[in-house]
Amino acid sequence: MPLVIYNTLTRRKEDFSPICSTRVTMYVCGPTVYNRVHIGNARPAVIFDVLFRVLQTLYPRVDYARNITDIDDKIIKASRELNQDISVITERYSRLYIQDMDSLNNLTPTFSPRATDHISEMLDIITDLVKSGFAYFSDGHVLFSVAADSNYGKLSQRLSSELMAGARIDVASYKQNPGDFVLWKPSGPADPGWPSRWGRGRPGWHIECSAMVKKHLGETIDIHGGGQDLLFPHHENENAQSRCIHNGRPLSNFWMHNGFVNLDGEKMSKSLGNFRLVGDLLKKYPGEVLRYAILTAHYRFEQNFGFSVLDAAKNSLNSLYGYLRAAENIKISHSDEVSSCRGVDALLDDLNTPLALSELHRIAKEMHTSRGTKQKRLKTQLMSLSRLMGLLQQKPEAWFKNKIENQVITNDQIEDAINARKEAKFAGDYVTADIIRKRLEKSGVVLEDSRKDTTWRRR
RNA sequence: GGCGCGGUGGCAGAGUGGUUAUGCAGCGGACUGCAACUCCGUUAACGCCGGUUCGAUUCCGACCCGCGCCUCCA
Repeated sequence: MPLVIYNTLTRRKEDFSPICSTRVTMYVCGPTVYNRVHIGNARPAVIFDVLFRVLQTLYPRVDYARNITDIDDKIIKASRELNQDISVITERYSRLYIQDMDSLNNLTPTFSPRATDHISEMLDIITDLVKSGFAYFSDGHVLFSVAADSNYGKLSQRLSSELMAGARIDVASYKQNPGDFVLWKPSGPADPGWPSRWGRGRPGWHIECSAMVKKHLGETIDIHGGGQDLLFPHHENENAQSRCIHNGRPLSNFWMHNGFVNLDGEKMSKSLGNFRLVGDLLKKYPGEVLRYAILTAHYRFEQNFGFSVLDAAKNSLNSLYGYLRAAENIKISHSDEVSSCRGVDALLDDLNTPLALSELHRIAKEMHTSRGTKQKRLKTQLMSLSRLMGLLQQKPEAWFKNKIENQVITNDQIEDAINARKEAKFAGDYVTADIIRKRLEKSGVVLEDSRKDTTWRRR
């Protein structure tokens, strides 16, 4: 079964085929680093990580770039408010972002380019655009001229003539057309800035991606991804800039957009203030739970994200790891080969992760009730499918016993309590034994008695 | 005003023109000193109204409701 991807450009599912059969290029818009990221920022990172993993099984080389925007007016604002140098802020939050993404089991992208490392590349593009008449200089700004680009609006299906209707566009006096957007803007003496032929200034929002895509991946790439909210204006503008300096060749053949994460039925966003930070959630839940929860919904649609979703995700993982724990001594040979099965096919069908997850459960359950070669085969299948999704990759023992930040009781304390209970049980003192178990349960520890001994897990 | 998405059982969430996933939660039973784990069984849904059809949750049309983009935003 071929990989099928829903392409925003054509509003259809299409068979995926890369420009070069041996190398796939993918670029995903990362965060602006001025504070901690919320779970909505984590969604594209997880989704495209799954795609990255899937592509790696299909093609010999996959170049995946996920950028970090480290120059932006919001960062400048944060720098003023905190009275800290801008680089201190961007360094801190880049590091935390990468840390958060790592704890969600995301693989490290091939490239993690930063905007400020690409100023000269941006200026080159701007120079090109001005030279070829797609951009103009006005009152210290360099602006892209929407009217000069006949294909403008195609990606987001918006006619530039209709942009006026909402009357929500910043109609600045230096713009020839309200839809024109800034490529380069002047910086005050206190603002960060770089010298240019248009004076000391800094880049507009969209130009960085055009520059980084071109430098690391090429003129036209295979897949460009990001959140739904980036479709317009960000991706439309990126695409316009790149197309215009490349004789009409597109920035990307496939455009993918993930839906939002909602909280109480409303879009989670920093401007609304209704967000859950990944870092905060990680104090209560293992990263794998966040990842599982993200994968329970299809990426194109919006997803509700409350604690009940996380609790359910955790219980589901408990069940899967429980099966794996029971099958721990079944040896399987690790192989990168991924054979076709319903779960893999689900992923190949525009990343139907909810369906793939249901397969995980089906396989795990069947594995549990099988024996011999069948069981071995099913475990192999389970492990390779889950690896494609970045799940179930730790030892069951670690899953059940590793402490997360908010848990206080130590493994030693648990073991001691279990020993005490064992003595009580041996003496027939079930009252004491039950008190100990209840006390442990209050600390989030569940005991499981078997014939031989007592094992435990954190709830 | 323009463009777009969605409404499925208690919750989450796939999918399909007829046999109605899956997970979590619930319920009944087995196992257990009691539990937990596991096993067996089980309840329960397709916003509303028309149309097409032998048959629609699935296709078509209208309607209602919710959400998003058009300004920074994953």
